[in-house]
Amino acid sequence: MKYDKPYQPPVVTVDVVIFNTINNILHVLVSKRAKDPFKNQWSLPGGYSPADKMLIDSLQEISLRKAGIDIKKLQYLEQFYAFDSIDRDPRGHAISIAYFGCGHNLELEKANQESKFIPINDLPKLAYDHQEIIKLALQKIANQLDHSNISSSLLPKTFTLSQLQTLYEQILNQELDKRNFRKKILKSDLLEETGELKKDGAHRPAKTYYFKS
Amino acid sequence: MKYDKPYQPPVVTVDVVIFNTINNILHVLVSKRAKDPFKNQWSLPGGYSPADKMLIDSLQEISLRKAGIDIKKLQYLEQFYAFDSIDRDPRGHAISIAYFGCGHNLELEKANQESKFIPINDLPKLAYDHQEIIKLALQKIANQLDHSNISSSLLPKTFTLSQLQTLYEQILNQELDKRNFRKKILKSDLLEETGELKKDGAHRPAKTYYFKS
DNA sequence: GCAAAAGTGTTTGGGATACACCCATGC
DNA sequence: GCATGGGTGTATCCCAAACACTTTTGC
Repeated sequence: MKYDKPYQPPVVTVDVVIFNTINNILHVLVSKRAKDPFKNQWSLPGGYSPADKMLIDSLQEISLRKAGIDIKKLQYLEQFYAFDSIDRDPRGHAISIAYFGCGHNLELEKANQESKFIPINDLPKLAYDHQEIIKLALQKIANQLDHSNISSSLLPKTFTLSQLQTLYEQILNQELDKRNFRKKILKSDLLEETGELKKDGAHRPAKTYYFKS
Repeated sequence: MKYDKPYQPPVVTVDVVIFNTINNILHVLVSKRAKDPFKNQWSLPGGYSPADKMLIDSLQEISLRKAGIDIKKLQYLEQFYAFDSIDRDPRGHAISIAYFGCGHNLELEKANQESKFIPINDLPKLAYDHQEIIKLALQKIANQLDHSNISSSLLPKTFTLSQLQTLYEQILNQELDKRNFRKKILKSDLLEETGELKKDGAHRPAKTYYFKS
């Protein structure tokens, strides 16, 4: 090292994109910022990660405190990128390690108007570069859809093929052919029939399935 | 924030996996550590990233100073993961933001015995979790091979199809069928013939190609 | 002529796509 | 009976995989 002065580490923050399905609609958790910069604007839950903590533990504490969400209860959580643009925080350079998590029918610990789930197709302008972060998170999920069972984290334990297809369509942002979709999914051999039917209104009941393994 | 004391940021390091093809063999740049921990062991180039610098600028300075490599001259560079295990550095918790870069016939600015390129199939035990970092970097490249022209960064401007195939085989760590490989590559329409032939010993000369666009 | 790498086609199977109608239910 | 979403089959195309011999050169 050639530093004359003691090493001065950079500001490190963690941010998280929480995806949550409610009534088969994919939502993202956002929090209203209490302070400047971007006071009163919506943003992803996040905050500073201090020296004595692992990133994931900082994220746990921050997301619970600021947004009322317990990330330990998520069925899926993954770190996916470190955002580092010099101008992403108007206060000065800050590194943000971004995570995304997935769940179904998640609820906030203490309901408040400062945090809520918003449908991904109905998001307002967000603070910082958080719009970009969500976009990248969605891309990462889309890339994993066919090679993992990440979709199970966004569904109830048992579900119909239509529910699964609706989820795929939202993540991939395109409509899928029902017959082709069902053929592909059933051939992949990841699902098992429960034998139960789900009645859901004035139409034929649907078979329900669960993820094997 | 609920911190009573001023915010104390964590130690942040940057590490880089430099891939370099020499005589069609894929190499990785390693540096011998000058100090404990892991003194005299081989490791990836890397070091502390201070508050006043962007990660990429720290990396530039460190890799030039410690390993004699100028990452600005790389044809490709990508940040791919933040390693955060609590026990990855025996001195205490440190976050490492990992990058990988690609080049062809790269040379070190000042030749020294403390840094060198080693074939990926001939790597010694490395310090820290650097073996894992290289493994993940290779996976990331493999995932991009068919959806980007990242392979162009690991080849000379003009090259033969056999050179390209050898590169694929090393990255994917599997042998490929020559006819099927050539069909796939040529159909993808990314390459253009130069019209020149490359003579390379006691055998038939090979057509050479370059990447379009 | 012989060693060494370049170059070349066909067959087959499986997955992706396109496409339209009947079924079970609640009201 | 009608509106609503659940459920099903076939034909086509393209891509992936398997597979062996001829060509050109240096020595």
